[in-house]
Amino acid sequence: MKLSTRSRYGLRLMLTLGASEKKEPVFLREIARAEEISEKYLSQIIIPLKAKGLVTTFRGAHGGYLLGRPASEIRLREIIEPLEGDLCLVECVANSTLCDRSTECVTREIWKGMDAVLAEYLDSVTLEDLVQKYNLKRRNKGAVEYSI
Amino acid sequence: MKLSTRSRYGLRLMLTLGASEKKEPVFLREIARAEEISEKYLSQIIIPLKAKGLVTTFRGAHGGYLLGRPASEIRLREIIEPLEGDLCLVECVANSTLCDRSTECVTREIWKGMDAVLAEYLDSVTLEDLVQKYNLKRRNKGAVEYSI
DNA sequence: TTTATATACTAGTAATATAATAGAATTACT
DNA sequence: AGTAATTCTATTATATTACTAGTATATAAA
Repeated sequence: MKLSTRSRYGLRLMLTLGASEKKEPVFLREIARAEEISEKYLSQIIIPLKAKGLVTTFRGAHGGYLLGRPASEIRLREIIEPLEGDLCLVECVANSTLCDRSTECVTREIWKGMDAVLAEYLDSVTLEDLVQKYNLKRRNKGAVEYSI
Repeated sequence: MKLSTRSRYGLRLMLTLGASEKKEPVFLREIARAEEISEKYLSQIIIPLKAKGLVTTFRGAHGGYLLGRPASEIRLREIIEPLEGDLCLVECVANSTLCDRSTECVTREIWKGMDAVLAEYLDSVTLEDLVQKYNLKRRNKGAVEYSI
């Protein structure tokens, strides 16, 4: 029950886009270098994010990526869900026809409960929340480096 | 990010033990038949549960398994955690030395948060809660079958 | 003390999913 | 045209999962 690298890299990718002050599109190469992730792999990961409208893309020379809408209007659930396929820990929760026992199964209610608390948590955090924490940490780190 | 069959089968195994009124040990074969799960596979799955003291075992003829302590004193987290290895969605949460960025990483705080809400939820449900729901459903099902 | 029957232990394996990599195609600015 | 970026389509290596098989060990009863 591990989160895939797609989700992990994908959130870092979105954080980088969100933290970028520029209004100019950001190259995937820059993100890849900053986050030490394969550019090719990131180019795969960004596809579902684009499909969901979370990023806007510009092709060709001087292309790149921008956030599709303000970070304050993007909830982490929207990022993780498409990257993970869905936010469903057990298949039968999303598709009850997979198992004869679904209607009477009480363990299924537990899997449902787990899905629910995860979804609720990821809905409660926006990308902007994350960007703010990120900027705060960077500022503090800088301060420490210059002190003494 | 799927829950393993080990966890799913393991919880059903524990539920079956909990729902058993008998004070006599239950054979794995019976559980396997009732739940339509390979007996051999169940015999693997039950090992960590035994190690945690959640089940008591009796070897030899007329052997079998019993709950190690009352169902009311077993929280689902205690069952799922050893079966899943741990309840950690991203490795770096449990072991911060895996990544240089751990201390400054803000996405890590999200993975921590996800782990936390899951653990909290599974801590809030006891095996007895599950057994009661199970018995209730069985009773209602019987009632429906006899009605009309 | 033998036999039957259960759990316990140790390996091995097939199938699936994950995490990439590779290269050609497309788009668009200069 | 040329360059630099994204996009699309395959392929592949690795790891994990979900088992299966076989042997060893324990114990109750005949």
